[in-house]
Amino acid sequence: MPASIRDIWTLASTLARAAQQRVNALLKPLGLGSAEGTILLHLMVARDEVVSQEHLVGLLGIDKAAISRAVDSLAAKGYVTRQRRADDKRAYRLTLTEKGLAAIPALEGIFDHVYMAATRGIPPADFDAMMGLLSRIAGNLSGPDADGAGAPDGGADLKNPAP
Amino acid sequence: MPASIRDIWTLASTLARAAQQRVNALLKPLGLGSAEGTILLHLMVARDEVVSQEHLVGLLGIDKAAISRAVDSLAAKGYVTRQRRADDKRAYRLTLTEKGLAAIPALEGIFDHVYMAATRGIPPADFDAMMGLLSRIAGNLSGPDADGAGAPDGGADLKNPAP
DNA sequence: AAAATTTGGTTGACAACGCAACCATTCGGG
DNA sequence: CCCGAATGGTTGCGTTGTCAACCAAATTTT
Repeated sequence: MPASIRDIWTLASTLARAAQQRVNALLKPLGLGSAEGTILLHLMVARDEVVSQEHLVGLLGIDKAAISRAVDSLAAKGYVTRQRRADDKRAYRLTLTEKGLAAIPALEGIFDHVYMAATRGIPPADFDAMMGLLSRIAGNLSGPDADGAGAPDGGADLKNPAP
Repeated sequence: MPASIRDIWTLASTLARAAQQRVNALLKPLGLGSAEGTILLHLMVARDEVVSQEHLVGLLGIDKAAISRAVDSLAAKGYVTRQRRADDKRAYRLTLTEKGLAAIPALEGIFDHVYMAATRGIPPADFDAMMGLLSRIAGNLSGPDADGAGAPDGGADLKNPAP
């Protein structure tokens, strides 16, 4: 019985949910949700750049509404600040607060821990190959609904389907 | 910059969401959600077996609460029936109705279509290898939180971590 | 320069899921 | 035989995410 869409799909969902739950459990003591943790981490990585919510939408691949609420919550908890930008008064500039910065090491620890647990017993090369395929499939699915056409050029282009 | 948990996680989430949206869009005309479609299909495959909701929990890897509600909706729409079982009056026996049976071919078409779209340009062998790794990772994540121990025996054992 | 469009964000309605608490039945010992 | 688990389901609540409608600032058209 060959693989079918339900298999990848169920698998991907299961994986995503399992990872999320794992991260969630570890993050709960900090009073953060998984989405919030991810955002903090991305803010950390992109430090010294001007990061807007729109930016995060592309990075995380989730709706701007969700981002808006997550950042809202994060701001309410004092992890980030939203400053209106001078050069574009619609947009915000998101910045980590002291508290946000202080939380980073713990966050990295948590995400790394889950990463280690996830990849236990898998050769890095295999893992990378898998990531390639995975992103390609994600690309195929995120892209246009085209049936007979398309030049599936090999993935990782999750946010920029076809200009 | 090597892969990190956020990468697989983001990727898996993106993939799962993309697939789900795709399936959802095609399923909407039938008045079904993606979870409901999946359940119908599983009921079809397991025809002539006695299927309980608990059964589906294992199969789909989602919470029994979610299953309960999905089956509820399915029953309300007339796709399945719930019969209390004689040998165990807590459990149900789920059965496809006429309407449910009639919907199956369309469902298969939809899932296959998305499957084709997803795997466009990917050699089956690569795909299978990827599935193996994926299920292994999912297994690692769903399994116990063990840190230094464990014999990660190579996946696909999503519902039966360690008796 | 006024009108139309695009872009960054917010809000509201809604769906899917997880967790926890809760029935009811069934099972396993004393 | 009865009491205490374990098991199958249901319900309430919280989180995350989508879609669509909306606002205000910015950009493009005419």
